[in-house]
Amino acid sequence: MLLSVNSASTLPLFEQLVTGVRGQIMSGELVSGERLPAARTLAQSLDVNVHTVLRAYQILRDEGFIDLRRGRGAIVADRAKNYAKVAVLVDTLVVEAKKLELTPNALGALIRAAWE
Amino acid sequence: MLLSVNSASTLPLFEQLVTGVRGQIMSGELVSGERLPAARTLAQSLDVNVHTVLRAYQILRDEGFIDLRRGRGAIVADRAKNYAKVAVLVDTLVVEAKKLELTPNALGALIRAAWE
DNA sequence: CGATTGCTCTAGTGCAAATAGAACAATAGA
DNA sequence: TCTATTGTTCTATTTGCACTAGAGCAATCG
Repeated sequence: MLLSVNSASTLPLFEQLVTGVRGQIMSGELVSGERLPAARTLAQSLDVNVHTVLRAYQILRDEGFIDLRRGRGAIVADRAKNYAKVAVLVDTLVVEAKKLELTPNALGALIRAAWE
Repeated sequence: MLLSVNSASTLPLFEQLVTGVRGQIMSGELVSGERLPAARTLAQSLDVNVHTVLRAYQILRDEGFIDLRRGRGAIVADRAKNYAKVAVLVDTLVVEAKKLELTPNALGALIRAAWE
């Protein structure tokens, strides 16, 4: 479990944690059943507040990536998803968006608009 | 020029304006050379502050969608882009993301990660 | 010149994000 | 059962951003 946060970044700390863990799950570095560090432990080793870690964990639970229960901890859920297809689509979309000189924000707005 | 803002929305007002204008330009409703209402005028008709409109206009300029200069106003730029391809990609990506039960946020994070 | 339009500066208000400490409650394991 | 572990809840403070507001400045156009 290699994780890091950058307090100088404009991205919120909890968001960095979510992105990091989610990425590792989607890429297969973290597998179903594996247990994440306890919130207090991770908080201490990353030098952030416990609430920040817990917030990240709770978001990951809401997104279905982990099982989170008190006394037990955070365990990577079994989603059995294949993310390869969406990863390819993301890559090609980013390429096209760059050709059109769109910003990441603009692309995000397009996706939100297409979500409904 | 049909624009509206919803002050009850969680999205910032300036963001709503940016998304609205950008969408109309990308869809062809607003064409190159066309002039947007003066900031003071639009602010009054939407009942928002002038600064809010100006902020939106400045973002649209940064993204290359409009020409914005004092004394002249805001004029739709000539990007001569064809957004059809990216629109299709966005749609198919959203479909796949939904199949995987990803959230819009998670998808946004993936795109940001793929941007570099 | 005079009107229009965006730009800059300063300032204040309200709200949500982020951080933080402390006590509580479920779970696991000895 | 007892105890340590772990997430949960509550309260509080700080920080940053969105939004509003007013005033004056600077470029442009007719």
